[in-house]
Amino acid sequence: MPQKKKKDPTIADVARESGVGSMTVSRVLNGGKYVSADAEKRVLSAIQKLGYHPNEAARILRGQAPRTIGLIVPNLADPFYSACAHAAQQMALKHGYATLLLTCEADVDAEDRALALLRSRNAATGVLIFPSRLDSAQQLEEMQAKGVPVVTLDRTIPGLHAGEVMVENAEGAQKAVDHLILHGHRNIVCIGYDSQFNSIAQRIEGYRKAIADAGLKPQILLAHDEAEVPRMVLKRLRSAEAPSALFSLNNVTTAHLLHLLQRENIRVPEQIALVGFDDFDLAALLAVPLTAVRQPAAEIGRSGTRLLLNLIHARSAGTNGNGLNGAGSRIVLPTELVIRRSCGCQAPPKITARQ
Amino acid sequence: MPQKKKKDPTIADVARESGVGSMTVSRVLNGGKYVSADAEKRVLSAIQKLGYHPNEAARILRGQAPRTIGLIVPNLADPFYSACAHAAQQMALKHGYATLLLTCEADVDAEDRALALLRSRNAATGVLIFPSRLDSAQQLEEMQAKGVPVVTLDRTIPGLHAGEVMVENAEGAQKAVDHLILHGHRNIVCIGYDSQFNSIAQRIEGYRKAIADAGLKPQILLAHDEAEVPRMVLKRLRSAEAPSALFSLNNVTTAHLLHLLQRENIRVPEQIALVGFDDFDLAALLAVPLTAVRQPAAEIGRSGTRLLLNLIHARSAGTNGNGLNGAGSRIVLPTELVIRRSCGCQAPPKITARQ
DNA sequence: CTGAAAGCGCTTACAG
DNA sequence: CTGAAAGCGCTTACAG
Repeated sequence: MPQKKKKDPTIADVARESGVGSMTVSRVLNGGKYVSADAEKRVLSAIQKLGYHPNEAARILRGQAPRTIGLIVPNLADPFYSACAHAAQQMALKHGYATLLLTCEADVDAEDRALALLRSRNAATGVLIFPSRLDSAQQLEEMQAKGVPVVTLDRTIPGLHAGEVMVENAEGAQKAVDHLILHGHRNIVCIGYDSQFNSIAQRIEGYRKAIADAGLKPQILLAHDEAEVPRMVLKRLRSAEAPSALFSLNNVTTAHLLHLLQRENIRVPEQIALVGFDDFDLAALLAVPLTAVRQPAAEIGRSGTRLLLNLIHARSAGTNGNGLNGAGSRIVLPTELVIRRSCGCQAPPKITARQ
Repeated sequence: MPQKKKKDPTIADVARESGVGSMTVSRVLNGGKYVSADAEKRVLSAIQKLGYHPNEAARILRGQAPRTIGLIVPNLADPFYSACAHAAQQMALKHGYATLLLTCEADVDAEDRALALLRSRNAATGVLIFPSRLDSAQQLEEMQAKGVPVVTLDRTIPGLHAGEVMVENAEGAQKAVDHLILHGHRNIVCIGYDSQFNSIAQRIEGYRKAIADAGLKPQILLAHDEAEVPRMVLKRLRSAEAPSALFSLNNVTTAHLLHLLQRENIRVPEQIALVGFDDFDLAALLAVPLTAVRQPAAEIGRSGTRLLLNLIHARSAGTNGNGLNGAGSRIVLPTELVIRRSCGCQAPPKITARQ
């Protein structure tokens, strides 16, 4: 074995091997139109024989769009994000697109750096992002101006004219809170942590609406960050206005609440009822099966990729409907209240297991 | 606004702007050695002014290694994989490497296609993979032969001389089963689904050792796929040799068991004890807090990336220790038995919550 | 310390 | 239906 890596075969090698010009090889590679059946056959077998693969870098340099999308997600260890990311990636792959993954919850500037990396490399033909910072608007706009479509997932950036995949946040939250009200609760606090995401804002809106419709008083507890949630809630639980029910704004908050309530030996739903926004796999197996608003995580990822691919194709086809590079489509997915026991409902009848 | 995307500035533009040759610009870009302070300053400000970014495609075409690693994971929706992937990606990013993500649990050929894509694009300087098919050995070997280091995560491929990050599977499993034996169980079945992964084989080995040391009879239930697990276990539970304890080989199996036991109204640990390999976030909040073997998922990802980066640097530095391109380092991470209640232990004393 | 030349592997016009 | 030429943006020797 020679010690240095062998060079990959190039178009020229294939051309030589099959006795045609490199143009003919290129044509075979890109659709095979205007090539004689005979030439095509020889080229194909030469490609086979040599194990030729087109060199992406050269193609990109020549101006071809890299079949790669950028995917920016805050935290892949969060099951909601990972479910979205998985589905998005699979859908992209199905269409021949690779996915460049960047996570950015590490610190405030991480998202900025992630976008800068994507831009500097010209590595992505389109971007799928769960935006975490309003300041990203500028970079995203610049990318769009350069012809790289952007689709925001789960939330939007005000003023940014991009593709969007949202969920019926307000409706979902309202259903959840309505349900707690049906159970007779008058003192329901809504809990989350500071976030400028409009998805959270929409959930709060849904909570407000349900509360107002019932003539109750809204009580919203917003911590600065997730770590502060337990302390804040505990304080409220021990106060004079201790609530009889909790509505949690996302799965991270829900997990904190669950830990807190267990640690404090507070029984759910007897002492306090709980409904969370965002369902998860093990919810049914918890000490108290969790009633939760289910959002179609995988579908968010799939729809996002589909939308992005459409924008990419629209762009390359020159279909610039409006002034701003064809972005702006919006998809809103439904949510569903999954009733288990933490809300106070009885255990649903078990599926009869013994046949 | 003109309607077409403006072209990015090139090195030539920067050179013109700063009144030097493009070589000088290139030198400034790559370390700045052998450049007069004055020239450097002018180049830098021109770069600033023009918003210049080097074109990755051109660099790669010229033979530079793309600062990108490939990450192949079966299923990002599985919390174990997503925790590894997240950590791996963060570590890569910290070193200036982007991550090309490919998931491949969709079907048997998915891994093959993922590797083919990586190879055809020359997109990755190194590959991090949870190998799912023994047949991947060939493609991986070819990649290594071409100078792209490979690190396998969580399991290895026999005969493939690659970097490896493993976990103390046998030891962890043994600790788990020993613990069940300490609880007095004599009839412990080990459950999983068909898989050629040696990580699973090692866990089974640990189970066997513990069972043998106690003079018991090993009972191993291996389903063909995860969907078959519940049926298979249920059958055994209803048989004459119904076990008094279960040892689950991974988190997917554990989830199936948990669902099954709940559906069947079988109380844990009273009627049957359970210990699982692979811990997860909500394990403590389950109806029966799960006793589980914890593996350091994030650390697997981090170590894998670190190892891969080392191999990449060793390669580019030409440090070919042995014949086979410097691969072959192996890292083994410890596991830990986290005792909660499903094994039969009493609830650990609560942390006193009221100060 | 600096620059002109050549070439990485492909594709886009251009001519047959 | 086919090929020779030029060039995408960079870097690697080579000469100053």
